[in-house]
Amino acid sequence: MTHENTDYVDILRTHGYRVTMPRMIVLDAVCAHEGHAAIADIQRLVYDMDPTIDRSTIYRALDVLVEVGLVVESDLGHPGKVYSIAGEANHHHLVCLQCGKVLSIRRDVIMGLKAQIHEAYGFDLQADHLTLNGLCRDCQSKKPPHSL
Amino acid sequence: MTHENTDYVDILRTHGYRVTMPRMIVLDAVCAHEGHAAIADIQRLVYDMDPTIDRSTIYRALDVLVEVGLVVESDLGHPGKVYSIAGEANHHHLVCLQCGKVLSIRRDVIMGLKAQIHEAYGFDLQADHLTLNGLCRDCQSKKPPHSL
DNA sequence: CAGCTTATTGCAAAAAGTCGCAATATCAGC
DNA sequence: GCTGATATTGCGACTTTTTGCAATAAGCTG
Ligand SMILES: [Mn+2]
Ligand SMILES: [Mn+2]
Ligand SMILES: [Zn+2]
Ligand SMILES: [Zn+2]
Repeated sequence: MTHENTDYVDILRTHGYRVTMPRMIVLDAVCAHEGHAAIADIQRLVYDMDPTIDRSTIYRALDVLVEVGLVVESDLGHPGKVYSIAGEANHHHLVCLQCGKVLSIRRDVIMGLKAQIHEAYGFDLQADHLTLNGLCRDCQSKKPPHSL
Repeated sequence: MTHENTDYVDILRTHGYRVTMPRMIVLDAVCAHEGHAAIADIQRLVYDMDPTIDRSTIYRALDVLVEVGLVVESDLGHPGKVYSIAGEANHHHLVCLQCGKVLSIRRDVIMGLKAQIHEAYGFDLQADHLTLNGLCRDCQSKKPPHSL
């Protein structure tokens, strides 16, 4: 359930990154928050563990953690992105462009697409805690007068 | 090929928004740029048409245009989002989390997913110029030493 | 088309995010 | 366990994006 399960040290090194205190603390913070951690949440948790870590370092650490695949970044429509430990989410999100509502959907809805994309393009879709946009049921019906 | 085809006046009013000069000019700018218009591009084009329009107004106009469905917003991994006229893109994008490469894929790959999601959740997926993340072919093979 | 209501704008200030650089810490090699 | 090469950090300056508010303009009513 936590990143302790994965060998994040090896993963970072394999990708050519060094294992540093700030990176570990940022990873701990994302882990401690348990899903949808906004930058402000992460900054607060990091600050509790080590108040000397700079804002810019947190941003850079998150970039690295996302790049090596330990952390997943999502844009849920609210200003700012949110972060989660990779592999822990068992769902994806649908975000309504009109009202901003966020729905959760079953993880396996994406599996077909993932297979299809891998076959056609050789691209390995990151199918962990995806975000897709569109119109929720309410907002669809709220818009009958015109049809575009 | 341009937004002239759609009745953007009605669309805005239907959604309860007023039709204003800044909004029209921002829409024109997105249209003029033809795909992947960054904020800087839009600002430049808007400034040419009317130098008195404020930066903040451009951001707010884009939010509205996205919300009513006239414009599509994408995060291609580079800093900052890009904008396009809705309905004009005939492709989606795959963005590699590791190297940042951006691939284009056939529009219809998503159709199955769109139908599936609509059936299961009543959600109307915005299947116009989507962005999905993952690992490109090169970056997959570049990472054999460890397996998570 | 003049008057009225209220959404929208421009401005200024704040907040969020990015970047270059000198100082520091990681870690491979001995 | 040291040493050296170099990736990473903290800091400050900068850029980008967001926000509150008073002035303005859209569009409904008659
Ligand atoms: Mn979630
Ligand atoms: Mn495109
Ligand atoms: Zn909605
Ligand atoms: Zn790649």
